[in-house]
Amino acid sequence: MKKIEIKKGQILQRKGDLNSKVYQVKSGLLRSYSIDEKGKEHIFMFASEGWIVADNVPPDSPCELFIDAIENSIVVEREKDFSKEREVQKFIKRLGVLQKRVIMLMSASAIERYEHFVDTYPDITQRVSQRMIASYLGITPEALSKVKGDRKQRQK
Amino acid sequence: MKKIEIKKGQILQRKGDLNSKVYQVKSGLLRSYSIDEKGKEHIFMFASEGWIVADNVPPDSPCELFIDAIENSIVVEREKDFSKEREVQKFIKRLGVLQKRVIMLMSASAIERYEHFVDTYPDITQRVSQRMIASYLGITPEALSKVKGDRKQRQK
DNA sequence: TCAAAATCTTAATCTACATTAATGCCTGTG
DNA sequence: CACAGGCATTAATGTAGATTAAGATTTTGA
Repeated sequence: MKKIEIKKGQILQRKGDLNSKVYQVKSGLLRSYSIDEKGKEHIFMFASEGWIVADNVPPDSPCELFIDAIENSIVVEREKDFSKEREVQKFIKRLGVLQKRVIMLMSASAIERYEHFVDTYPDITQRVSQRMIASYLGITPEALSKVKGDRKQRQK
Repeated sequence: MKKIEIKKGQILQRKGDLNSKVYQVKSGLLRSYSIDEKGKEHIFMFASEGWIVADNVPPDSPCELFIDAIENSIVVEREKDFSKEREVQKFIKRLGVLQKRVIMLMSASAIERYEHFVDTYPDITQRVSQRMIASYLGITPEALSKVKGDRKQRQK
């Protein structure tokens, strides 16, 4: 259980690595993401203070995701370990978040997904680029720009 | 830990219920799904022999999903319990499946998602209607029909 | 501090998938 | 048996969001 300092832009994990660790964020902001065959990045999740970032695969399987720092950050590294009640609680919470994400992706439009994101993670909305929000929502930055315009119209 | 028989079409859990149980499938086939504001069903997952179906929310929160039987089935009902190693293993596996699903939904086309489904769950592909496969993939039955046609063309 | 690179926005065009509708096929039920 | 309701397929038309392109603004780094 050691403390690690990660500079903005530094990569903590690559797809294909063997990595049995989870990272608890003490300060800063990280992201996990995949890169598809066309070279496009898709942000899987953000992790700010208090959250855990990790690949959700068994400890002995190769990783599916990349993890890097969006801001200079400090994380605590631990082994994946489900024997402790506290750890398990966090994983249940993560499962709930993922379930909601799948339902969102299947049933909601880009506008609805954006509004849900802003409502649920107002802090993160302020700290990341439009480009990254779009990547998390599964749309292009151009489409997100349009969504925001339409949204302002609606509010009047 | 009791054994329950569920007839085809019978509902085991409704959205909004309080349900601290998980169901291990002994025989048959079940599904969990959500219904959006427009009344459209979205299949979240299928569960055949050996799998577990449950809502991935904390034991004391209201459910997000419906669960019902696609075939006459027998399940074993248990409390959500993460103190046992075996249970925890299943949950890690589920987390991995969900992670892959999110990445799929964000980065793959309807054709790619269909091929992945057929490759990964060939047994289930045989046992459910096209309508349900489409619902799982997040597309309409009409679009699925087209995808399959295009696919046959490509193979020639 | 200044040039190069990355980000954001707007607009035109394109495309994958949705919607609507029509037809034939099963399947269950009075 | 008959026929009513659900399922699958095909085809036409519609639309959300992708792609491409161009310009304005910010960030980066030598």
